[in-house]
Amino acid sequence: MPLESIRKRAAEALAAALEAEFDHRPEEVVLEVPPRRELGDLAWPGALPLARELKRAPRQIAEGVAEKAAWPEEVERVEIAGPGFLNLFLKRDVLLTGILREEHDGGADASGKTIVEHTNINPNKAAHIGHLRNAVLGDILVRCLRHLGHEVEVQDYIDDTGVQVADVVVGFLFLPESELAEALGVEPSRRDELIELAMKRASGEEVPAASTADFDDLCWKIYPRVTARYETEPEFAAHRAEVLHMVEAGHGGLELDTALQLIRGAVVAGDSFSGRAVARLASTVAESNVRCHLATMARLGVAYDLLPHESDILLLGFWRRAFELLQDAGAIRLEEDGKNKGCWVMSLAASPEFADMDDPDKILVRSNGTVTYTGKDIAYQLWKLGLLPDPDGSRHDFGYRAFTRWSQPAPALPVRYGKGSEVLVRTISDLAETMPGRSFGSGRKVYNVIDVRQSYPQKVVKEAVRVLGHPEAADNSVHFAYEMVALTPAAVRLIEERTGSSFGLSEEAMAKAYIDMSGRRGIGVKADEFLDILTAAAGDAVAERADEGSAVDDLPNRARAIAVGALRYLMARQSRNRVLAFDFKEALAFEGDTGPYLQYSAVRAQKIFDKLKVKRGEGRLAPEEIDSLAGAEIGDDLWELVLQCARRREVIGQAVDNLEFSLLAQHVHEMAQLFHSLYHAHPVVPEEDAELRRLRRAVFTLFDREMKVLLEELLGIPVPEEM
RNA sequence: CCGCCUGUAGCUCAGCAGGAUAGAGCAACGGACUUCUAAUCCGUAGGUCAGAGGUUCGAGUCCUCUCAGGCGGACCA
Repeated sequence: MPLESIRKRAAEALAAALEAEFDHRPEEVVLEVPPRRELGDLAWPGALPLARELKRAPRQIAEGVAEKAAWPEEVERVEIAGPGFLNLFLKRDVLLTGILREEHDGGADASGKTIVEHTNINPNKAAHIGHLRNAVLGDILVRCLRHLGHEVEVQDYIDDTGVQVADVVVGFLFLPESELAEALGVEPSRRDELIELAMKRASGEEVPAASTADFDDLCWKIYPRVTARYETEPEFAAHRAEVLHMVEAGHGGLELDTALQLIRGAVVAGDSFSGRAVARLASTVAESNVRCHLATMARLGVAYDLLPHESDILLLGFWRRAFELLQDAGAIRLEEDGKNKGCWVMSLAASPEFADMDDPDKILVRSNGTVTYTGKDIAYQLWKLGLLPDPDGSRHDFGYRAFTRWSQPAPALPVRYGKGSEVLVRTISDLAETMPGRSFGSGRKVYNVIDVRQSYPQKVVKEAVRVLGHPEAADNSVHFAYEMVALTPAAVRLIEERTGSSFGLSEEAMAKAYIDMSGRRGIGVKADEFLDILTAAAGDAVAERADEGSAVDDLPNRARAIAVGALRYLMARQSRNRVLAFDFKEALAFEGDTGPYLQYSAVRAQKIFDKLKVKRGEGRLAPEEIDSLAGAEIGDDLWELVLQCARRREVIGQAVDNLEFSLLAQHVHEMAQLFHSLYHAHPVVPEEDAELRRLRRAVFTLFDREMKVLLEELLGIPVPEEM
């Protein structure tokens, strides 16, 4: 970016002048962009803090530096303002032509692979809007990192061995048949028929087209019924342990059809269920839910490279190896007595972060010998960082197999699994299987996108990496924490109305500002359902604004694009450590500080060039026209937009450093505002003065190009042809 | 009890290496569609940045305390 380069050279000039004039070597010279353009384009406030040290008036320091410095040629003039700000004014035409000339500014970064883990939805029911926050934040991070030139690998961890999956299976096998029938929306029938009917809805090999009648939606209905029954009927809860046990024993390669036959036989004979058949059912439930989740995320253009499965981590002994390493390092110990008797614990007492805790020990292996989630997570994190070697020094690794291929054209944004290869890979427990040309794990930096409530276990994982002798890797393990998505009382009422059910919340609970979502109790907004509502509302808005009577071209695509834009911007705009109180009214707003506002500005820019082509035979500014802009007078308002366009890299860098995409959102919003304002004040097509027209074309060409990058590439917000 | 987060306009939120006059959107009010599509623009009004101290040339931003709310401190994840 020319602006980056000017900044760097100006800072160097400034530092040199400081040394020459005042014999002072500053640690770092920071040039910021002043709040108002009459104060210049870049500013150095550094004279103020230096005043005391150099025993001179700040203005005097600034003046000395201003005169002495060998400013870059792009600097037109410098001014001293206020108490001692040194303000630089740039040659506007030079910066404009500089940016226009620039093609791609990838700037490859060879610092090693970055792994981003996000989404991580339990494969036991449909995704809800809370999961969307995770996926959208993770996806934007991935896009920003890739834009900055990093090699990025995206992992979506599948917890396929958890009790939640078993709970759904308990529902299929033991809920009253009338409840199953109701969930399926059929007349009551025998259990085996109901199960077969349910499994018919399980998705096959491909990513299905997302709808709200998928297998994950069926599970969404069943799961809360099961957990509710656990509480009211203690004997029902016994089924949970029974099924979990069967799932853990594995299905040994049993086919689903065979499993269903076995289940049918058991139902007819009144026998107990075959363990392998039940395990097969569970694995199908998990896998089918994963495909449904992929379909949901694909609607938003979210893609992944690898699906690590918890079952493979267990089967391949990742934990066993991590356990050995922890033992060798003396990081864990077996408790001989006390309340943790029989458990393997990791002491956190040595770490200042945990020093004030009542009990600074974290249990990694329970007294019954099973590993806690945190334990498994330590093993997984070590693998992600390339720090899980086998005794012979080779890397402890997974087997890999293609999981699914992306082929649907429907989503608003392109979906590219596997960094463009369109093949999404999953881990498997057979080490003999590999994916030629692809290797996974061993990241130099790892981001774990997980909600803020997981801060404690995340710190424990990080600490484990540290005590194993990898302090640098621990520092490179970043918990990207974000606050929860909750529902406003109005949203809860609307869901109750739509589903014709009541969550049984007290008046007191409903009087709060927001209500927590609860998967267990089934309080929440399904992602697909919300996307459907949003898309329908966007479609209505498109139709409403269209000329009366005329048919709207390509309405479904436009509606999809606007819905995705609205949602993704909503998620990006709010800072991550604030609870997002989800309100339908606000989420469905398409005017003001919203995604569609940004999309509209990009569409408007496109439209200028469409019209220009028809009316004057001109288009976007061509490369050979750039030179003719030299010496052009660029007014303050146009200049403001040019300068904003030039700041992209600075803003992305800041957003990534702080993991705060509200900065990026605000940047884009400001640009769109500037553009909309210029749109009225600086018409292009009707302008008769050729030179003026060319300048406006130049600025809008820049904006048009910039918005495509900011919206489509970085925020994942599609720019439709028309609104 | 300890730790982390939050408190900014009536409402929802920006303001992230301390900087120049605290910004948007919604809601309210007044204007602009024969236009490059008004999902827009222009304008008016709205603020002791929870409170009190402190550091600093300068504090919404850093430090301390207080108040209010949220989340953690599980052999749950």
